[in-house]
Amino acid sequence: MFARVAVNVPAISDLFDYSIPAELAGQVQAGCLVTVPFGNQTVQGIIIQLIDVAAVVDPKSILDLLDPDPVLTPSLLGLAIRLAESTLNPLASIVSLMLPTGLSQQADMLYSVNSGKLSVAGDQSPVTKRLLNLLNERGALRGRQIDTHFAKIDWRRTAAVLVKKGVLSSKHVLPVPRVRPKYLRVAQLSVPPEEAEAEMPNLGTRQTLARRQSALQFLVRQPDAINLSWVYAETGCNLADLQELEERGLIRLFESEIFRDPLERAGREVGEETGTQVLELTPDQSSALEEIDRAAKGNDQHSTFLLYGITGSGKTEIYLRAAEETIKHGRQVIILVPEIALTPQAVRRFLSRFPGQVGLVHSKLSEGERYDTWRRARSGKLKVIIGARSALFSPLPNVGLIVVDECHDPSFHQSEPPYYHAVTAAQDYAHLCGAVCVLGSATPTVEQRFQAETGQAVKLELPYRISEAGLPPVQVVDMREELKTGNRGIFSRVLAESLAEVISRGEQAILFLNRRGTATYIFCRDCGLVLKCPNCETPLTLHIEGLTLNMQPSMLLCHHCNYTRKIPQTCPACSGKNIRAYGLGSEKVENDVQAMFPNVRTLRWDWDTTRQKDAHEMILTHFANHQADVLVGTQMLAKGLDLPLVTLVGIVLADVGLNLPDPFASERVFQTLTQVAGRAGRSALGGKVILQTFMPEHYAIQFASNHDANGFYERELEYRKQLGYPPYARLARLEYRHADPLKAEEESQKTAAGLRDRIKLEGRHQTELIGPVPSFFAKVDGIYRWQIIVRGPDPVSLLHDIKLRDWRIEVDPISLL
DNA sequence: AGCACGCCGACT
DNA sequence: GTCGGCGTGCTC
Repeated sequence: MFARVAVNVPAISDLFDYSIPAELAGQVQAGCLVTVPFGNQTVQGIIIQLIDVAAVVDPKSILDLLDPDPVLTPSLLGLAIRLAESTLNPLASIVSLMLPTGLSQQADMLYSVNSGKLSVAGDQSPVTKRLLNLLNERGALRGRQIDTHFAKIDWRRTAAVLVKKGVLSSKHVLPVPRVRPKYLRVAQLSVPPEEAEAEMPNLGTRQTLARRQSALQFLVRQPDAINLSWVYAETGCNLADLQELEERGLIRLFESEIFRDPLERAGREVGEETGTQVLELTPDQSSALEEIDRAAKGNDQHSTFLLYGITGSGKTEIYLRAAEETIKHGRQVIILVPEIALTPQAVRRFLSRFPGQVGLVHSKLSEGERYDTWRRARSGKLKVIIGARSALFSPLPNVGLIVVDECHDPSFHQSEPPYYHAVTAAQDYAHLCGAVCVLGSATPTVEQRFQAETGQAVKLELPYRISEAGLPPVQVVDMREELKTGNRGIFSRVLAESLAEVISRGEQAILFLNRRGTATYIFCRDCGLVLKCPNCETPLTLHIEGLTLNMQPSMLLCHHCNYTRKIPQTCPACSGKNIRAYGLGSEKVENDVQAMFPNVRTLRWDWDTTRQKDAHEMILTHFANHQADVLVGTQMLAKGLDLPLVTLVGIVLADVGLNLPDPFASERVFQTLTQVAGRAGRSALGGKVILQTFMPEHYAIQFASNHDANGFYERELEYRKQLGYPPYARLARLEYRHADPLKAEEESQKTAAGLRDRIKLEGRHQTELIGPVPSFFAKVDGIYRWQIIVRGPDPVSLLHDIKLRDWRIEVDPISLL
């Protein structure tokens, strides 16, 4: 027997065969975490499968088994393999996503100073000096530890030189997992109570007798194993007394595993109100739930449902009932939510409906808590896991239901390697597990809707809000008209007046500004014209720095075809002279509100003000308690907040994010505007939305202001069809990063040429390249970025066996920026 | 990722 | 003539 192993070295996608030593025979199986020799290193690996014949003649042997139980269930292993193929990521990098941090470890190098050789280095470079100082102060350090002291400095090269000179020595090491089960010493009665009572008089001398008696009596009363420190506190005995009782065979002392559970307290708190609210289902809810339950019984070939319903239409109750049903059948449930929605308030209903059976996975857990939640999931003790995208990979033994709430949310896509999309992964996983997948949203993506329209998913609709009047009216304000009448401020007259009214009535307002893409596109403030590329209709973007060979500083660039031009003096459409780059941030909005209404209490909620921990909670609580009148914020405002006092939502500039060189830009804007507009009028007070724009005729703004998701979908789908974007074609985005702009451009051209040859050679007539062009974020931290988009029916099959060293490959990107 | 091998430019 | 740059290939 041999084992085929995926080694935990992220860049490696091949599998390697190892023999199984006699002492591990019978213990190792697929999904086990082991250590293996690899080159001169020792690395961790996951056994992918057991095989009879190895691919090489004399394979090396597995060194160690790190956990007696498999760390991946068979279903997760299957999912990992599938995802590695479909996302073009190395298998080991996908497996790493599935293991709790601290358990998986990568090989590292341990550096130490050879004290005798210090004098050798006469003229030392600054990096050498720092490195030697650090190692002298702290002793031997691992490469990753040294990394934290050298931000962005390439010390490894220096270190290698010093090793060669003999000043340093280096040694491969594999750190042991940082997380371990936590144990507590406990005591428990090991004989029948009568027998213990009978022994009471004979427990010791006068000094010890009383203590031992009371300890034993205490344990007679306690049927369960009990923490030693609890026994000490209750009875005044000590360890020696308990050991004596153990020696006499009356009690048992042992280690008991405890689980670090962040929910213990929260769970008890909300547990008080368990099951009190049994809500009556509306007819729509009932029929949706019926369909889901029917599929769960396995009589239905469909496993994905798109639960389409606006905020407040009762999606959560359906999740709860479906979960109940799933648990009843002995299976477990995964609920994925956007990271930002993982507040105690938001998950309260789950905690109270399934007390003691819910595991919460979020970014603020400690490693130990995360590890214990993971192990409780593995053991089947937890029935429901709620978390952000990575919670999908919890090792539940028998998943029966996967819910993705707000499935349109971009946070389900991991935007750094290994790139993957948790929604499509959830569908794959559900399929592998024979589970039901429910995707819920009021604004599903075009592709998710398309799935439902074409029969790959079943659409379930919840068309009405349960408790209130309909959606708030949206008033569109044309900012070009404001400008014509001499108002150069960022607030239209209508918005300013409405703000004043709301404040005077003692109600609250939200001002929203989508910050993405500020100060990059160029437009005419007189007529709203956005400067576009004459070749491909992509909006041009302004770059202070020249980015390509034939480009000077402060020119406009097309990120689709590399067309460049200078900024025109006058507008080509209306000859106006007010051609400007965009530049407007949430700080500016807040300042202007304060200038206009000096006594108004404002609160800003954006990336800058939420960097401290718990900032989200604090800002929201503050605002919900009416300690502020106006909340100014970005994207985050779009999430499902319930703020009854808010009667006015002002969208300061709806166009932001619309004119970007990205086929998904309109969709993102439509979703965000729709979500933000839904924040107003969530109570009997009613409310309205004022939407300011320079391009009121744009379809995304038109449909959002009419709450017309169907209309938007039809229009957007038509646009995608005409231009050949998903769902009518698939994309892969290749990105190359280099500190040298010339090198970046050359490598991109070379790779693109190679790909074009290949496309021609394989006769892929429907496959084409877009680019190479500088990425939208063309220079970040001094590193230049170039990209190539592959568009065609099946870009994965084109790319899967091409070696693209140093390229990042993103299959099915959700943005081309 | 690390390491070895191998091929061209600037130095003692 | 070597030292050393990094491009390419391999690790069971």
